[in-house]
Amino acid sequence: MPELPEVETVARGLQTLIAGRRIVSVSLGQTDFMDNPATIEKELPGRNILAVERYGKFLLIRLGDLRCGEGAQSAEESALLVHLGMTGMLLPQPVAEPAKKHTHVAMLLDDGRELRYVDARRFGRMAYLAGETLRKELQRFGADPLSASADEFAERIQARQARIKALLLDQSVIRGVGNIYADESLWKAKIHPAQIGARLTKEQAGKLYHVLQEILRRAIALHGSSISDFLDADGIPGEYQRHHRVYGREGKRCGRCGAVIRRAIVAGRSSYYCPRCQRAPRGFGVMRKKSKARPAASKKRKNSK
DNA sequence: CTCGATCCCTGGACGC
DNA sequence: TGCGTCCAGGGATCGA
Repeated sequence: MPELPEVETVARGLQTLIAGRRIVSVSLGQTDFMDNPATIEKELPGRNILAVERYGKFLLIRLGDLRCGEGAQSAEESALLVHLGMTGMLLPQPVAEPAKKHTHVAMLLDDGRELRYVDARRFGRMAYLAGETLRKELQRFGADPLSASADEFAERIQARQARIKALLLDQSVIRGVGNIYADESLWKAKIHPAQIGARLTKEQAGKLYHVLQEILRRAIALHGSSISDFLDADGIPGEYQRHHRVYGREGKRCGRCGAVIRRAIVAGRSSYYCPRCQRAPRGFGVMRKKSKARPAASKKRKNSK
């Protein structure tokens, strides 16, 4: 699942592979994950790709003005915003190469390659935005964990009564962190995912800020984590999954204290943590209950059919 | 403000 | 081998 390190990896790859190219034409397949498919079809042809950047978990493909003859740049910024969701991939390939299944967008470039968006689940998002609309959209998101200051990070966390796990995943608080890196950083900082943001001490917030940056930087250096089938722009898998200390390791032992790693739902997401290193906040154990309490477990009728 | 539930979607894991 | 079922998970949205 592409989170900040994976998206950064893709952005860097695309920056070297497609920046400077011109989009000749666009053809769309399924469009239900796009804000404005008609606008994308209309606006992209003829545009130059100025740069590919990462913004939180989004790829920001900055586009040049259509009529770029003289210095008559129309001054209005425009970009194609792409969220890879769970399974999205953006790959520049020779047109001659057969398109994979679930290819929903194909942008023909001026060098004969095609920039293809492939996404089986279509949990991603694509939108063409310009000017004020683009500015407003980017404003909705919180601070980038790699460029925010320690104080800004701590303030954003400590101002909230929500659980720290929910805050890390909330893109309007911190942009770019997903389930993997939230769990890994909380483990390293020895903070339980259910802890309330406002209850973190100054030291804990500072520690979390520090380890989060450290983990994200290390993951970027290793081209991210290849969990499902994430591949970078060159089609190469990342290596960071080998360094996961808790994510996906339920039942295995904590590499720090030897306790058995657990999984619990926190903030609606699977959360992996060490019950010994990461002390649960008061009340958390009670609400989760060891087991009994509800024997038959009249389990909500989750199936509907 | 915060929470859980629900929906979106498909592939992969698992049970029989 | 081939079904059926469950689950994963980011984000939007809605009601509690």
